[in-house]
Amino acid sequence: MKMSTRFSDAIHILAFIVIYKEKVQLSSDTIASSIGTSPVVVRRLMAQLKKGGLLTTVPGFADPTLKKPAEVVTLLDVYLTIEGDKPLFSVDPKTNPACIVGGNIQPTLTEYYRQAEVAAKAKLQQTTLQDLIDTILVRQAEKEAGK
Amino acid sequence: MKMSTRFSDAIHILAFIVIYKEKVQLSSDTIASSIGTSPVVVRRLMAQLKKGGLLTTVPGFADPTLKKPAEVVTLLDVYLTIEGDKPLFSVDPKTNPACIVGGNIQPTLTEYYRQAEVAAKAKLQQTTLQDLIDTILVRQAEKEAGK
DNA sequence: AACTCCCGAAACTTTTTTAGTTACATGAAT
DNA sequence: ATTCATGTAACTAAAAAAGTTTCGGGAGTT
Repeated sequence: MKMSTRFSDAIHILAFIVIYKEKVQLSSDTIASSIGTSPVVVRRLMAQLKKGGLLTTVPGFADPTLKKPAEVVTLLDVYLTIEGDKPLFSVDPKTNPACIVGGNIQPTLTEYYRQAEVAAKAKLQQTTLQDLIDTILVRQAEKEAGK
Repeated sequence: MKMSTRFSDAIHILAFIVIYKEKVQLSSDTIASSIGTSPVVVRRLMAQLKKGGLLTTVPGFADPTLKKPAEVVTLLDVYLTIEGDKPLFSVDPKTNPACIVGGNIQPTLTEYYRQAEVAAKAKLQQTTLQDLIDTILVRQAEKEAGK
């Protein structure tokens, strides 16, 4: 299947909420227009972000807010909330256990893959939502200055 | 779609060739039995590994060999050969350019994602095929000792 | 109380990617 | 010439993600 864009869409939602706070109505319809997707997809992600402790929402009232300051929320927080323990690399789970390679490669590769994933996640943890928002606003200012 | 196991299967193939060199006939049928897949899948991966400079094969003769010593081939080498520039994280490519967030998030996230990918790849580069083979053989020895 | 707008969830469909299968061309060894 | 093998193409099946339709129920407004 296609590679999931849920992680990037969830970041988009959070950044949108911070940037447009009190500027536009933060309904799933509005956010969906920015992402270019269906409002139901946005509501699914919002429900996950809420369940993961990153967002506060109220049914019937379009006023989602971050539960923690953007300076505290990291990209890793979002990743873990949306993707959970889904690995970045997939070990073939059906190898032949009667073979020396087939019987030992799964736990072996799983460990090496885990180390690579830890490295990637450590890097995601160094970036906050505020960092991303700052960069977006700088890029936008550059666009407006370049006109 | 399901997460690809090509990367792990390709590593399996290379490890199998080193471990079983001159011990069994290294045909795609044999290797496929260890992986638990179809010989055609193995031949596709072998063709890619050959094209990527990691394997030497000859049509009509089952005698694949590593082009470089296992101590020199890294997991990153295999990843790049099999997955090429396929990213670990996917940025939604269809965001609304007329919006501040939708119009700037793609290049912004792409850069942060790239940094995380570099970290993961650096870790993959620290592991050689020989490291993996050593670990597999140690695990197998432990299994045999534990019987 | 009724209405409108909204979140959240369920069920179904569509799309995309990966793996599996079948088949064939061609090379190497016998 | 035959057998065994790699490599490739074309097609099918399976799995996952996104999109769509629908509905329940909450919050605010009238």
